Amino acid sequence: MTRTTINELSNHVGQEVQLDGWVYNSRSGGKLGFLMLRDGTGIAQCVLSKSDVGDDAFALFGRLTQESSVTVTGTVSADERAPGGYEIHAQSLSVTQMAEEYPISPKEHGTAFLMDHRHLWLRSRRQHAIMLVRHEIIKACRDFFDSNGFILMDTPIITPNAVEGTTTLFGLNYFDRFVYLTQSGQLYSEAAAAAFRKVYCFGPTFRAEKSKTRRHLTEFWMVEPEMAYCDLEENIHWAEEMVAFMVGRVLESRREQLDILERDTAPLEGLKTPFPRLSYTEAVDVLKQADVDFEWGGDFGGGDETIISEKYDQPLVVHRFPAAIKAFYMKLDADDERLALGMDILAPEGYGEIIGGGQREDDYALLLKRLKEANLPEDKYQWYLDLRRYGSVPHSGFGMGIERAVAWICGLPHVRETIPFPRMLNRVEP
RNA sequence: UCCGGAGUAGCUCAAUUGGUAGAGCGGGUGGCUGUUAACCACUAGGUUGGGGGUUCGAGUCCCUCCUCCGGAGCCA
Repeated sequence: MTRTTINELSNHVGQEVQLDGWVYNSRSGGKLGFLMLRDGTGIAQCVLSKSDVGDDAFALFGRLTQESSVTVTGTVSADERAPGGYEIHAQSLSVTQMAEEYPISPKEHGTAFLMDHRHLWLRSRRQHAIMLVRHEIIKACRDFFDSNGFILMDTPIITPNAVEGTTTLFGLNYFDRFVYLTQSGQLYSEAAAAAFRKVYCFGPTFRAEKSKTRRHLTEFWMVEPEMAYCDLEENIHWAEEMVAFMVGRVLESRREQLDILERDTAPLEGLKTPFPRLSYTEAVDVLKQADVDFEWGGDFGGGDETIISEKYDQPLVVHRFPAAIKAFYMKLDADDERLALGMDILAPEGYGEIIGGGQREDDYALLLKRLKEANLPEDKYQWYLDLRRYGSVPHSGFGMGIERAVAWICGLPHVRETIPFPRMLNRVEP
């Protein structure tokens, strides 16, 4: 008797095996029953014949409730009638725990109800597929940086610094000192880059914005590389290659999950680097040609981004924004001082901004001037200014929002399903 | 914060002009040896989001509060 899991069934045809898992669904005939068993690696059909398992086990099968935990033993066979192609002809059935009435029935539910039961919803086939794609995306990012000479340097979650003064931060009482939950690891990554040359951080970030849209969470995950001796061009190159690598990996390893999600993979398969590029000024012209009332100098809204990126079937790099609408640390364009050397990457198919980044200001005096203009407390940024006092070099980096990337690659309308336990304006539970 | 929409059975939704609150799923009982979100029969299940008002009569009309959803702003 081999104890195995559902994803391994094809290697055990003709053998007697033991499966442990949960009741996904069951159907019964008078003397024949079908138990859909979920074990975390997949779902398999177990066929129970009264004459094989005996009266007691068959009666037990009849009493099984959805999501009860059970152990089934039986012989594996290939059968076209079975979802997944393999099934178990059961010899025995035992129950670890008989579940109470399960709130999530096999029929449709609303998202509010499902979110209230997120801890259980994660067991469903669709959520399972999304989480596996998320896992693959995160793993691909790490593999990409690890294999390109980047060092993982974790950055603090509790911080006295606002990375961007304009955004709202979650405050925290830290032994009677007022501190924040981080909104980006970037400033610390800049210090790390001066120590290790190429680094990345991967962690949760927090934004106390009262955003109520399909693209916003108050707690989300970002991967943020930072490179010393790196200008805007090279920064864009790294971002493009990372996105291409990530998408390629998901297509290679998680096709089954994309199928479950009914994701049309053609747009993903067509991805090619380098991605098309548009300067901010060119993007404004695109908007004007589309009869959008937009003045040079303003920031793009979600609708503007959609209009701009709709013209391309590739991720779109938009670069060189007006410095006035960008963060204090962005380096100014030597060719046009109104511009900052920032870049965003907009995902195709209307998914909008997934990456934001740029070249950092490396001149001490200019950085200090910009810091003051942004009304940020100078004393809290002394350590950051030190980086420009001691061997300052051109350096750049970017951040990618994991949930937005997952939503795009899975083809989901909302980021709330892309993270196990979403935190939003009106949701901190479960 | 602003604009729009929605709250009816455990869940998803119906309910005509203001006139006896219903169905499917899920639960319970029984039936069925190849089911595919199985099917068939029977059955239990309701303070129609809260409060107030109009009316012979309110799920339906009016006022008010609450909650949620979608969008805007801001951003990854």
